Amino acid sequence: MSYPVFAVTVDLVVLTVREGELCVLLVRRGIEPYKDRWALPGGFVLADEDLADAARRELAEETGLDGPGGHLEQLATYGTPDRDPRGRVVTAAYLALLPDLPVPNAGSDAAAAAWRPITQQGLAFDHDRILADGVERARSKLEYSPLATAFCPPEFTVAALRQVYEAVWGESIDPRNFHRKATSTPGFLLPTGHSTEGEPGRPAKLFRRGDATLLNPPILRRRTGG
Amino acid sequence: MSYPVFAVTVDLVVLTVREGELCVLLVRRGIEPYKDRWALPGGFVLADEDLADAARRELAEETGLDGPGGHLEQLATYGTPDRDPRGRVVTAAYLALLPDLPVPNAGSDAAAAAWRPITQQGLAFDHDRILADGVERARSKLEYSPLATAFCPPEFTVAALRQVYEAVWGESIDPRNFHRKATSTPGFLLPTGHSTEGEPGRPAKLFRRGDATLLNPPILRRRTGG
DNA sequence: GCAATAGTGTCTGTTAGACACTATACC
DNA sequence: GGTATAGTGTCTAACAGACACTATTGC
Repeated sequence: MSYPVFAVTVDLVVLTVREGELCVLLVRRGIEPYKDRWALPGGFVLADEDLADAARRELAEETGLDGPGGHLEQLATYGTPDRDPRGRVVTAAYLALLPDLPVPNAGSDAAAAAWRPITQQGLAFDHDRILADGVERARSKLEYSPLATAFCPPEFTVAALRQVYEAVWGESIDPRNFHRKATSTPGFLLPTGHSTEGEPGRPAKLFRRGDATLLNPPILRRRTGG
Repeated sequence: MSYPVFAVTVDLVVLTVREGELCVLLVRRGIEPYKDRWALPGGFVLADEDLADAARRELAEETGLDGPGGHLEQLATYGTPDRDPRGRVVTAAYLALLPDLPVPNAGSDAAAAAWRPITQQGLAFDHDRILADGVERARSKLEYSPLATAFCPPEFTVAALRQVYEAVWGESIDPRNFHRKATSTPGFLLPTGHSTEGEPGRPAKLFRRGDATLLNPPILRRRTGG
């Protein structure tokens, strides 16, 4: 039996929160097509490689590590016939959430890599659309999963966690109500017994992520109608 | 530049509610591999075809129509290297929700097609996993979207809609509370002015789906913890 | 009338959000 | 002391769920 042949790539929407702003990891392309344009990091899937493994490999190549506190999940797959001028390329997009990292390294076929605000437009290929889908996925998943902790270092304060929610959702949250909600949701946060030092104001207790995979009750954002 | 070549398929998780039970459309494979085994309907993506178009085409081939009241969305993509003995095949799975249809037609490479309870096991390839993912997606989407109406004919009663929720979630729902909730959620249901006739009991008003894309407030299922 | 289903009203416990208040650090 | 941030208590409005009650059909 005969059938058409495709190339398969993975592209990564790597998000982090830097200085209260949701940012995405972009690379400036060093080769055609779309040379010198910003793009999502990614690359071809190898001949005997699982899709998730390819995503993890690309993530490690671009950032140095999958790191503790990180999260990686499949986002969606894009396969419009003309999406890549080199031929028929289907890409499986993955969403990664990471704590704020020092500086990303340039990959092999990327001239430079940088954190950019998620409002960045004009990316290569159909990456504007993929980025928008990734941001929307992240926003909705914060409600029902403990994934906000993936943006935080291993130990973090309730205030730091709240600032993640505020950055991702782009809205302010009452600190007192958030504190009560976050600490009373079973399995969300584990006390470490440690506290911050040297910061202004009363020291804050430090927490680790709990073992819950689904928040119950959820942390709801203000509904925008529908 | 050289890179590995892949075949790309689409597979469909087509769900409907029949006699109060959530069912999936399966085909009995007429060719190798997995000859005579039940499988999800699907097939190869054509050389110049979009993934979503391929899914719509396969759905039309298997059921006769995408039909009014139906819904089709991308589910996930599966690409483990050894998932297909014919070679490196990546499949984009789509989830379709349809009203109860008469009888599905056998496709070209399928010896027979039938509705089976979603508890069916032992499917070809990795289709057990894909089916489970599709059912889980459908269950969670009923809460926040008006997709339950995709299982109903163009005009339906509140009781019929409730039976969809009960079948998909596998739990019973208080009819009186559900009625108040469904009819008071903005944009969910549009009154038609018609009523049922010839049924036992008081006639029920008929509704169409509204134009809401997100239910606010949502229709929540009983939380199972996490 | 009786049986059956549609649809409404009411009560109760829980929760989200507003916000006053207390606690504990640095200066 | 003053300022800043952490964390708790309390009130209120909205909502989910339980369930009594009324409405409208076929028999």
